[in-house]
Amino acid sequence: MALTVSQVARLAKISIRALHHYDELGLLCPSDRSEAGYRLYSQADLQKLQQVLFFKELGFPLEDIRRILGDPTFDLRTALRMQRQLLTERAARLDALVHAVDSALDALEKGTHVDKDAMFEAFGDFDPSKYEEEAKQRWGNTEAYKESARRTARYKKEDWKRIKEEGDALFQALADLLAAGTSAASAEALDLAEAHRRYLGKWFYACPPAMHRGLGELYVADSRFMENIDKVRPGLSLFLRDAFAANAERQGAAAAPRG
Amino acid sequence: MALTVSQVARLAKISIRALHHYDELGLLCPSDRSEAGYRLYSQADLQKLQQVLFFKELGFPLEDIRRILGDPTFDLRTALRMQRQLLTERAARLDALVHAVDSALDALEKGTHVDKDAMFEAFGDFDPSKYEEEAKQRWGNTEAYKESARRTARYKKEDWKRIKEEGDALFQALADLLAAGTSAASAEALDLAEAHRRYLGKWFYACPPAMHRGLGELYVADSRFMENIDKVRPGLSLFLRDAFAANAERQGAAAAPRG
DNA sequence: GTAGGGCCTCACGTCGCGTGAGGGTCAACC
DNA sequence: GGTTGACCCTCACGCGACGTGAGGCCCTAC
Repeated sequence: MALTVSQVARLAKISIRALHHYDELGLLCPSDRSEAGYRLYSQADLQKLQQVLFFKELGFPLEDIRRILGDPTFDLRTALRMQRQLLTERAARLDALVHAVDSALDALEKGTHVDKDAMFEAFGDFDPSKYEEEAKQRWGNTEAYKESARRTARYKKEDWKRIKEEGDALFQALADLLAAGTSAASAEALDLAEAHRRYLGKWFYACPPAMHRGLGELYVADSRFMENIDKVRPGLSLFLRDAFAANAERQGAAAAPRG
Repeated sequence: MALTVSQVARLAKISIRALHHYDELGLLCPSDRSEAGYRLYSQADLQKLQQVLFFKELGFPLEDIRRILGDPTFDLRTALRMQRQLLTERAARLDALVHAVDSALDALEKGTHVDKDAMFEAFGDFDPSKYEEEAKQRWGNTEAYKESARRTARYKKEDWKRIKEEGDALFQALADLLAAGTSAASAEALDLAEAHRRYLGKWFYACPPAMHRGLGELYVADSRFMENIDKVRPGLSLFLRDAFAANAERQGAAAAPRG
């Protein structure tokens, strides 16, 4: 049942060169070779390849994948959570970009003869440099991410449980405010929002106020977030969004970057 | 008012090396140099940098950006439309990945002690190789994209108008079917769906049936698409989704890849 | 005059492969 | 049994968008 490179490549729809590359890196070495030196992949190799491709789809670098699949003590859960966070953030960013493109197209539709300079002046609501300013903070700071990854990778089940409880407690406290009819702009709500922001920064990675505001928007924009949060108390996601935004305002954050 | 590299870098939140790089490529050469050879950026340079960063955010390669900003006859509209398409597709892919991560996390939550092998067996609905199979067709075929880019880059206003009219006519014909109460699974609807698929392939890039089905899903999932389409006739986006899906079925497409 | 920060130009490193070059292997057909 | 053509191997360089020094000039301030 051993498969050759081309067969595996066809199955997985990747290039032969990629398989060679994975072999070189020690990421996926075929478990056998023919007498002529041909790579022969077993079923187990195929399974491992699936795992490799899965993590690759998620954006992990190959070297990390090698460690993930090699180290049995790797904290998969934390890694996946962080990856999920990154993915949703990337999705939000893409969304903003699509809006920006729409604005550009609208501008083109309106002006019959639009030159590029004029077009870019119409981009009042999408100033790339302004966007970039916190985009780097928000998505690009891989150093902070790596730092956080190093930290959280050391957390074990016990730690994670504590972290989760801390987060749940914050959500519960905010839900209680909502239940009591307290405004999302009240001092208590803002303090809890700020506590939540610091909580994220403490256990995951730096979350500046503008990003926290964006997170709140995500809570209501993404139905999966919203449903999960509203399980704690109906309407909590909206309450969180408003509280996070108000707190960001209080912390003197710049306007959220949206195209 | 001339700014040095470090000042520009701070403003735009990019690296000094990046500015050097843009200079080397002829993408953004500072309009002046000090006597000592220091790069001095004018306000106009900053504006151009904004344009560069904008297109960079949209994922254009630097060489293309140089051409875009240099060639006054460049078809900006077509480029933006294609980029929009790419962005929404990337967004859909990210969405699928987030679902996949959620599945992984769910699996982890349920089994108290899940080892990696077992986890990946639980990924019945997200078979990376199966996903990859058409992912390559769907997103990865940059050669086809480039080919299409080469073609469409030559279209001028006249051509584009014709292309738009052709697309509008197809949508209108489908809207008429909807108005007449014809089923989305009817032969007429399927034929029009197929015509639309070929239309996309003809003017933009290869759109296999499974991708077309995905596009239909996008039409209802993305509110901007949906609203625009429903402007032609309320409910048209849903009708299109069903017609595209039925046509994909008829064309013998594999199930749409969703995590 | 010297310490420090900022600037310059090479020029090599990175990541995930693509893309040959140059050559051995294997099954099939003449 | 010789040849064809598909398949496989190992180098090894190329790409794109920079990162990261190295080695050295410039400029202000103490």
